[in-house]
Amino acid sequence: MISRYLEAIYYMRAEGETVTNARLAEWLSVSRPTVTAGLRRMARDGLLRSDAGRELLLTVEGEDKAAAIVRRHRIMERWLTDALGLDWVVADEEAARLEHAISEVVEKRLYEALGRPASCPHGNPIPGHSEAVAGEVRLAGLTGGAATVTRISEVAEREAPLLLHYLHDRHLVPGTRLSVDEVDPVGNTMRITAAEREVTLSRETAGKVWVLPE
Amino acid sequence: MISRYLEAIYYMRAEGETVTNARLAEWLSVSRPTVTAGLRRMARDGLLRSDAGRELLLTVEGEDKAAAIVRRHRIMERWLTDALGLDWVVADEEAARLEHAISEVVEKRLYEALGRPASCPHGNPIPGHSEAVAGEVRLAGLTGGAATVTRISEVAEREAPLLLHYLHDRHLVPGTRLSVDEVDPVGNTMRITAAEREVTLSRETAGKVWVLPE
DNA sequence: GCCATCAGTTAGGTCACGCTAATGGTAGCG
DNA sequence: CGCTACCATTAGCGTGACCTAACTGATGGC
Repeated sequence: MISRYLEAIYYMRAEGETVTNARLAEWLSVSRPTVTAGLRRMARDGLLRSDAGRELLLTVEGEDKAAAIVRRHRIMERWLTDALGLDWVVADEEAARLEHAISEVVEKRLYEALGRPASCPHGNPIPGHSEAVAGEVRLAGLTGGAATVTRISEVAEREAPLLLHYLHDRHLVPGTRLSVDEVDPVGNTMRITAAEREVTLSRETAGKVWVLPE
Repeated sequence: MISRYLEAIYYMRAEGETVTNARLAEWLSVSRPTVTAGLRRMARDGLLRSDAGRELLLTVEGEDKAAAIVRRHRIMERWLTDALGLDWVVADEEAARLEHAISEVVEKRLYEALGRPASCPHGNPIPGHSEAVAGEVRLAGLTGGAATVTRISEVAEREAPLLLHYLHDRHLVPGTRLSVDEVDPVGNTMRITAAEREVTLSRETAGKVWVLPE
């Protein structure tokens, strides 16, 4: 499905990554030739800007479609957690399927029924409705002090369950206050305290957690 | 998708029709060779009983899968109408897409959250949870007297929006009381009064409406 | 008994979406 | 300069899901 590509491109751009064929293939766990073919279909359908060399850029229509999918994903996640009581990890997986099945009407009604939520359960803003918290930075960038978790980055489908499970276990969820106790620049780890528990995070993982410093 | 075939077979059997390749092709608005190929895949996957001549019969696994899809369709419809306020026609269309995207967990949670509904908005029972009203008959079979609408038959996707729209306009929804005023065996129509309005129905349409006579 | 109708299958084609193996390009580095 | 590394694409293949055209077999009517 072409919408999988749109979604991935949206996420990668939101993470500040340069989107190329190879990166996209990695993100989607698919071979590069498969991506080449998919992109050709997208270009044919007017979703991809053909200018710009390697970098993949969406047309306005492409942007809109991508934002719609992400919006549906996040609204759906909210519903799955808030109304049905599913956990973080499962909600993400379920939403990945549901996002392609819901229409604009259902999306709108559901958004209203949920009371116009400001973010998905991972703290990510809902495109077209809300924006990222101003001043937030990656936890990996901090060297000390206190901060509050604002959101968790989107990662490739393949990696999401592990990351979300890991962070959930350690209470690293939006709203949690934490303090950075020690940074180890050699081992590329950091020691933090969150919800009265000491946790050691790799630099990589800490790069996925966004916080608002105090 | 093979689940479309399962769903159609389930509906056709529920209507008492003999399910054959040609009937299925008609129901799904697809060519007969396409159905042949689809059925071969279903047989390969152990969903179809290969005994019995023309008639298509599902294996136990096939029955279970078919019932699961129908169950999800009907629960989803309930949610779309009761929680999101969509109408009959739209809910049916949306549910047709959503039924393939929801898992067992979501289905169960949603069913509970909705308060274990007894039927879909068209009055059809939810497989595994409820059964058709005892004593109900097709409206087309009545020759006079009063009755209460219990449910509307499932029809091919292509026909559903028209039929549902038509019946909704005429207040022929589950719960409505009606009286059969006159039967015209030549023109194959019947005149009834429902919700204080006189309506003339073709025999064909009246065959899709199930009622409980008084 | 023959013919038309209907049913199911075969043959052959299209498109989306995946794969591997191999080819051609660019770009950095010693 | 040349090599390596990485990147994108081509070529060639498989599967699912659809199509039309044409063949075959059963069945019912006259």
